[in-house]
Amino acid sequence: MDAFYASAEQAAKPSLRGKPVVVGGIGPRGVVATASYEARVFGVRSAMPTAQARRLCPNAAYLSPRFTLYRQVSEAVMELLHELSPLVEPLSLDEAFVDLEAGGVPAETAAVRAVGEKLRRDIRSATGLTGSVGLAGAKMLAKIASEAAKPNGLVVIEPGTERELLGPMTVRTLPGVGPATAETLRRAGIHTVAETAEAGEAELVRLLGKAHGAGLYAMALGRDDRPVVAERDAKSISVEDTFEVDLTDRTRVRTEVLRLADRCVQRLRAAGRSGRTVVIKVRNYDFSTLTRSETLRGPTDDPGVIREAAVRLLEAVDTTGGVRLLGVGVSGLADFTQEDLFAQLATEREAEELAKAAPEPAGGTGEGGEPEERPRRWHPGLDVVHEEYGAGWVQGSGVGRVTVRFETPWSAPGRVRTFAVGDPALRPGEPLPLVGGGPEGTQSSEPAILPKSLSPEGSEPVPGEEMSSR
DNA sequence: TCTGGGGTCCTAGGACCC
DNA sequence: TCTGGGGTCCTAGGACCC
Repeated sequence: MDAFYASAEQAAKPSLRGKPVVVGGIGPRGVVATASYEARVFGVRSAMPTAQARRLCPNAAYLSPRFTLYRQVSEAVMELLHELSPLVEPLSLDEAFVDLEAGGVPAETAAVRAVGEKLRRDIRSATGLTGSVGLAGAKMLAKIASEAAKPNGLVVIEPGTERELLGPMTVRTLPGVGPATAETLRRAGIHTVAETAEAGEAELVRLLGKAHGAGLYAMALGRDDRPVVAERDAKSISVEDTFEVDLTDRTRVRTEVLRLADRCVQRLRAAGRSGRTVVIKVRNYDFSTLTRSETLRGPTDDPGVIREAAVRLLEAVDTTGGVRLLGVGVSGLADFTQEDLFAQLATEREAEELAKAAPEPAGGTGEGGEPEERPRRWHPGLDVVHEEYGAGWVQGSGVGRVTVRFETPWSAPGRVRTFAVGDPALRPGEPLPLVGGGPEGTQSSEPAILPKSLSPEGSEPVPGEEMSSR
């Protein structure tokens, strides 16, 4: 979406249309979240202190964000994306990757462009806002294309033209290259994407470390085979506050940490999760920032436990001089609490006792029967079997849904489908033999639609959260 | 009136275990 | 007779993204 928050406010407030609008922190220490294109003319940018924006553009409308509105619009847009493909990976309220191949769109420029243009029209009529579309054979390239398409446009990167297109661009174009990486590269005489590729992988790894160096080298060559992964569960939940005036009173600091802990727990419970590691964050008067964390014996969503841990961590932090920001977070998220596990163990013990007391008559299926075999989590990579679609594996899961790719060691690369986590047609499966074909009847995976032109390096995308970082 | 809030991923050292 | 070689977990910090 183009200048999303600002555009949403302009759509909601006719008097602001065509005028500079700045959405962000309105207080003395606020920063700009989004500036409308009219405000950008004056040099106002995202992440700029609002005070500076006011100097550059005193006549703009300065508004606090209204996330309920943005979420509503976002949901409408995401719904349109899901009509295109089961594989939709939201990056934020206003941006998402869509795997059109998984949606059965033919991998031809004309067809893909038509889908993109129709999407833009649908977004316009559903929300009144404009969006931009980037189309390419890889996530990185699609993102660069959509950036180039803004505002209100569409750009296709034809397979084969990637290196020529990227070569002259600044390294900052590549996702993952921020100020620090760009400075490191600049000192090594590397400014453009072409120069990055010429530097070679070994040199980039030496400069930037293993993961970042190797990843950047691949990107510079236009190589990016990361799959689109939908339905990812959050890995941490945190809340933080910057105070208008630095806090110096130790008691006040303590009560603020308690309030933040409670807010964090509210979010945790709303998400139906619990966490095992509690972390506090302290930003001092001089902007120096530290974190302290503590891992509990088991996951919890108990406000008392998390409050106590947060305060315990605070005790060990020197706050003389003043505190600018405080934060409380929880990571190591689980779907169950320690208490749940105890309760579960207890009921399992009871069931065992019952079974011992009244053994099942031989051959009888019994009242309770066998409980349907359900995995506790649909872990990425897990083998599964679907009543209708046959054998496959979990490509990702979360938010009550699970995405499965239906293929076997001896089938062609397969298609992806999404189910509710409780779908009774889906069961855990056994690992299949890698050679020798399968028993009759398990080859129900659909043939793939994988045209050479859009297939990343001829290799099948690999699953899972672990694999998506390069 | 200089620098938000909510995330993700990576690195590195030490503890601990086999 | 200085010092193994993995692995995982925990903690802290940093870069980056929207």
